Amino acid sequence: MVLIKISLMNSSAHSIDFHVPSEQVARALIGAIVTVDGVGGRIVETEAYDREDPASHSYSGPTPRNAVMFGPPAHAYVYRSYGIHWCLNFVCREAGHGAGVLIRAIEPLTGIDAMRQRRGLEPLKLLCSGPGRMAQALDITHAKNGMSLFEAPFHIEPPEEAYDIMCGPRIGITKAMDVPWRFGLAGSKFFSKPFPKT
DNA sequence: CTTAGGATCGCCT
DNA sequence: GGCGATCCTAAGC
Repeated sequence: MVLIKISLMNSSAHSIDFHVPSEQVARALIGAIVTVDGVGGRIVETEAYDREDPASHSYSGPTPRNAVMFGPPAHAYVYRSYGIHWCLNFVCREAGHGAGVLIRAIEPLTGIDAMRQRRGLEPLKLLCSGPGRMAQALDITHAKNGMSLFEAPFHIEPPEEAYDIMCGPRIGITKAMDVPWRFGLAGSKFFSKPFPKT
């Protein structure tokens, strides 16, 4: 009986559905609160990547680096960027597909002291405004690659209101520039880069 | 304000 | 050998 109740309540009010295309998940995550060991904030910028997407790490099939992308959804795919930084993705769709959402920026809300300890003293605007900065502030490294987003140290709260969402071309890629799969919380001051005007 | 270069790892050609 | 889903610093306007 209890199980029936839970599955009825489950749909979207209490958790985000990762078993859908990455573009939908990227939109659904805008305004959600993500924390890692209690440190985190409101997601204000995401990008979607898919298997049939020349800009995606999964485009050419599984490798040791992108293996987690081909695993079950709602897990963390962490990769090293430019040999230096770490970047955090959420795996989408079904196991074996190879889709994900890159978390590009959050608005810091909790654990700001810990963030500053990891990143140094700098304006609040810059602490988590970019995938590499956010990963450093939240202590995301390869050690968290493959972890479930529904278990500690991760915690995700779905948005509690309907935010206006902007979209535009993804950042830092040279392929599939025409696909507008970058999403942002309209009016946020915490973007890694501004969105092009209409 | 904009631009240029360096750091440095995994995977592709 | 080359090129990124990046960021920081320094120099130029």
